[in-house]
Amino acid sequence: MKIGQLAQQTGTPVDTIRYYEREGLLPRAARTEGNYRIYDAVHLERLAFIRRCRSLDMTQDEIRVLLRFRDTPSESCEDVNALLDAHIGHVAERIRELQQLETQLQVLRACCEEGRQAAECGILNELSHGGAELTTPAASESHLAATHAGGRQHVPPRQGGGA
Amino acid sequence: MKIGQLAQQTGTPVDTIRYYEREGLLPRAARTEGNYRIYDAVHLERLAFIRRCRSLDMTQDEIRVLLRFRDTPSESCEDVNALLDAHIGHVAERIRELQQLETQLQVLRACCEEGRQAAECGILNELSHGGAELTTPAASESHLAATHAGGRQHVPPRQGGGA
DNA sequence: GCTTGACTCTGGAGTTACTACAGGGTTTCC
DNA sequence: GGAAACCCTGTAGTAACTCCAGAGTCAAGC
Ligand SMILES: [Zn+2]
Ligand SMILES: [Zn+2]
Ligand SMILES: [Zn+2]
Ligand SMILES: [Zn+2]
Repeated sequence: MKIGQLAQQTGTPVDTIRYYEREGLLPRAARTEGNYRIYDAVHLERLAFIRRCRSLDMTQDEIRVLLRFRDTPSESCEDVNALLDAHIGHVAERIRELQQLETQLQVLRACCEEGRQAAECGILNELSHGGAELTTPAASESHLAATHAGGRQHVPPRQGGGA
Repeated sequence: MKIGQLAQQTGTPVDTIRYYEREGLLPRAARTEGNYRIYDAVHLERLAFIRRCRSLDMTQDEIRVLLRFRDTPSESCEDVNALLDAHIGHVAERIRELQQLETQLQVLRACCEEGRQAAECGILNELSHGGAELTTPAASESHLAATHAGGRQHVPPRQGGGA
């Protein structure tokens, strides 16, 4: 199959598939005479695997490790289990951080109710004279990201699994 | 004061201060004869404000809005309050997403206990044959970021607030 | 006067996991 | 044989920094 079909079947943008190939997550695809990439079931499985991992918010490096184990079925999977534990830790820690953040934000929000003049806005005032102690901005111990996502939306174009 | 002192007093890396200037969050600083930036209390206040906002995980754009209100004290602060509500929404939504994620990960984790051979690892198997339905990777409705932070650690070098 | 060292300057590249082009070539179908 | 739909490469942009090289400035010491 060609790249567009693979994209459809896995709900992955075409650009992303080519990107994974560049990054080495997918092997280089064979080409047709006209230089089109061709894929088979093996590629599809592998890409599906990658996408499931990404939907669990793993990094490429984490995925790379899992792929290595998938490729060497005779090794012990201890490290797989450990990796997953670590990743669960990443998520759990980020949740804790965000919950603290939410509390702080709610406290701050309670400083102003109605539309006052900005000069008297409890929120602006609180942000101005250090209520918080000027710490490093929300730095995770374990590589966990900030709150906002840059425009990384994609909205898959209706995924024809069984329709 | 020079940039290093400002950095110390606010717990901000020097590079970040210069970066904020480039981005227009801080006004261009005056210069000495030797072309060094000089700052006064006004700059310090403004930077502290920015850092408090960042420690609440606001985006530069969100901060820009707050700064505009800070600079025009006669306007109504309704939009400030609304912005904060929206931002609390961002955080709350990301928390919900991550909690779902954590649940999924724990289910997955339960598929394998001891170190089996990778071929029989319940986790790898589950990731291989679609347990999850191959959706778009953890895409937030409202611009909320992924779980891991790229090397954006900084470890402030001992902050001499009152010591 | 000169050196050492701490500090500062500019500009540019790297980070994550993509996304979005521009400017072409290929296939397919009528 | 011509247009639509698909595919190719390569480059640049995203958020909020971080790190570096190569150079200039300043205070102190000898
Ligand atoms: Zn992780
Ligand atoms: Zn207010
Ligand atoms: Zn927000
Ligand atoms: Zn296992």
